[in-house]
Amino acid sequence: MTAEFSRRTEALLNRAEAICGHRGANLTELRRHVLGMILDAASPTGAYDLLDRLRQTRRGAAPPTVYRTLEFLLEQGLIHRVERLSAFVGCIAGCTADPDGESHTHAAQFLICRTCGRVVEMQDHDVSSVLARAAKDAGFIISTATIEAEGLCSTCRSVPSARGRGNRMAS
Amino acid sequence: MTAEFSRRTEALLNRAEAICGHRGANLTELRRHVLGMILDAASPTGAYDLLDRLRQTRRGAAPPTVYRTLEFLLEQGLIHRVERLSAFVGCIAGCTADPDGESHTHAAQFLICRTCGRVVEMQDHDVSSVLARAAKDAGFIISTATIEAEGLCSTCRSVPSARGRGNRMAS
DNA sequence: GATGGTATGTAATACTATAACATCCCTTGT
DNA sequence: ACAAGGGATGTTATAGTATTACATACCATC
Repeated sequence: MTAEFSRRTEALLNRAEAICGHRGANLTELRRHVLGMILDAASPTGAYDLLDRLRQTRRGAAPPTVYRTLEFLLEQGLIHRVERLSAFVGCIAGCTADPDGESHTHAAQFLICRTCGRVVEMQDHDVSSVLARAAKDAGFIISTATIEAEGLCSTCRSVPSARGRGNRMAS
Repeated sequence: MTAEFSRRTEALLNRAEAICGHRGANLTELRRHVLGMILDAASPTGAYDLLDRLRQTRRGAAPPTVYRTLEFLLEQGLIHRVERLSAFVGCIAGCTADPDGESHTHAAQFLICRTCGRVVEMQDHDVSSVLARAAKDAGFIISTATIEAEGLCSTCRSVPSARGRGNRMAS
């Protein structure tokens, strides 16, 4: 039994499945299910949240079930890990990439709202290149970079009375 | 009995103690000891590493002992947490700051070498400001940012036969 | 129907971090 | 002296995140 996700999520899942197919990777039902839960969530989702929900339909689910699945999705560039939250978010760019392209991790930056807990993903080339440049000046060649900012999103700025759907970090 | 650290570390500790004094903060022997271990290490140090070493001279040490101490040192800007490693490094800028200045966290960027595990701290203003600008364009006001890059340091680049003192991430 | 590879199941454990409450010790006002 | 208050640390227990190691299932294909 396949879980039901929003129409948008289902569309992304189909896209991701096609991408994996072109790469020879196998987006199994389990992987599709986990990716769907992540894409469908308003905020980053923790591994054990995913596990709890997985168990509702999958009796034998255990931590390795989830972590192996997350590893696959990370490798395929379909999700990102948000270090500061130990949680995972979908990567729209990864889920809508050129099917002929390589699987790869995208250089992304995350903006985490302290009030509503939502996370916005940027893929700002200037940020990446300025960092790469500064690192190079220090004799360092970057492979991957984690860039995560915490602060206040535009919505929460205009609505000071914080409502907290998905809130993970109210003060 | 105060642990013995390198001359450089002792100098930084004295500086840090003076800074705390000016702020009305109390760099106790425990805090000084933990800060010394962190400053003395070649690579970021985990909380439980610190705990194990603390126990050699401090019978009742337990996780809260370490985490409370780390919290204090973070608040004083004397150390940083490296998210990708769940580990802690000293902040030279924080340990040599103007004693009259406020305690504050510095906007720092970390370069983590995959081969030797060492971490270099940058405080590159361009990186911070380009990120702040990009975030602002997305309607987001940044409070703090985590910027951590993984790659290859200049030393390990010139010595391909990786020696791994303090290595936490050999491939 | 044997072989090999990918994917998943299962049990146990390691690693990281916090909660909650008790105690100690010092300062300061009386 | 001593009570009151606050900061620092001790102590026990538990929560939260992640990995190891080994077993099994499934599928392709020769």
